[in-house]
Amino acid sequence: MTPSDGRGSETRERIIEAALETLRQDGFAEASARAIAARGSFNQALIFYHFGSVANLLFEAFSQRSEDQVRRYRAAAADVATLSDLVGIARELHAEDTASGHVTAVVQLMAAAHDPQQSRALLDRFEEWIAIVEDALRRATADTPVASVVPYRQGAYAIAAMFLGIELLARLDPERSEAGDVFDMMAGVARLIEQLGPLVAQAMPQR
Amino acid sequence: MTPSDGRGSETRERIIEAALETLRQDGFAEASARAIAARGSFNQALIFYHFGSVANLLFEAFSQRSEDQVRRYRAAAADVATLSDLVGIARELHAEDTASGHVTAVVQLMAAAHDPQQSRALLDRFEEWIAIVEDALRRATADTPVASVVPYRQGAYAIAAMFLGIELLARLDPERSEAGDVFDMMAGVARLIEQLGPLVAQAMPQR
DNA sequence: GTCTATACTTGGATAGAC
DNA sequence: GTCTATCCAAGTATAGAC
Repeated sequence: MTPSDGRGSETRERIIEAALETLRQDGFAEASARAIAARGSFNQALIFYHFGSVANLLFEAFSQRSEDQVRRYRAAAADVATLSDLVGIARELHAEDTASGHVTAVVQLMAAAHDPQQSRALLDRFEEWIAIVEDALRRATADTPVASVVPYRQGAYAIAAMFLGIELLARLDPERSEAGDVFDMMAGVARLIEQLGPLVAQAMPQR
Repeated sequence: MTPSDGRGSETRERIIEAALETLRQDGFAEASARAIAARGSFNQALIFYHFGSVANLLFEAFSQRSEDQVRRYRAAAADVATLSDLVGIARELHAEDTASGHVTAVVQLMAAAHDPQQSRALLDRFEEWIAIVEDALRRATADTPVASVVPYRQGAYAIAAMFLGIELLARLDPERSEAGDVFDMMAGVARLIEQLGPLVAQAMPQR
């Protein structure tokens, strides 16, 4: 489609980088071709040459990074054995995002989406994230009573949604974000479930 | 500040209504003075006469509605006695939002905020929501083991964040939203905690 | 208080030189 | 493949008639 489909083009990469940075720092509303070009110190016209439109650029930028991250987190999730591990990954992902702003960018794109086609594309991508959480959740609760109570799919959906909400709030005022405290709390709950598991399991049949 | 600070002005109300409706249906990116005016079938210039700027209008619209809703939900939350009640309220709020789109509008404003002052104002408003959840949570778990394990503040923050995330996702494709299933799941968990409570409480001291 | 008309600004996008 | 210049559309905002 694009003139330089040699993928790894030097400039393409620079443009994508600037686009994500703009999305993260200034938000979607401010992510104009001119603003992005200014941030990356390149010519505004390059965006249209390489990506056709700003909307296209933003989506491609997200799409490419998502692919990378999905690969990485799928690997990390494969090592999850306990609920504590799962919370640990979430905490790590959030910490990374504070620096890279990738999830923040996703939230921006989701909130700004208006054409149904793009909305669906975003949801399809997000589906991969949910699947990773679901997979980790399944493995983490294999031998706990949670397994028979919380449907994995919905549990994963809820966790993923919560993560989006946290990133949404964190961008408003990083200083005031309580993400760290929330992860601490969840870590505590995870530990408790792990410890109480056997006991509850014993009690469950009476239910 | 505004010319007609008689608050209840007929037109002001019409403008606010149209603004929220536009925010809900088309999202922030499309909520221009022209679009809002078209939706409400009034003159575009009225927005500037009554509110000074589009940004101002959107914030005032949100602010006014938030006040109403906070009042209503604070009352509803006062009647919460169990976790199941809490889930019920959440489900109800979500159902209402599917029609009114108020929370959706909040998410749009949050995502689009860029000036620190407005961000802080939004967070301050959101603080009230968290407080309501926290209050309900405290009452709902008074005599369950959860009380001694989940810090109320963080629990409420997490729940509120999840709610925002769900609304964010629901707007992308209402058909595909799994909000209903999530509430079902939470209802199940709530029931379980209520039933298992005494047992776990017995076990807890051994921890 | 509301409408028409319009000035001004910003952003998307393209043409054409290099 | 990159830059300059420019066109055009859309949006904010104001002036002034009614």
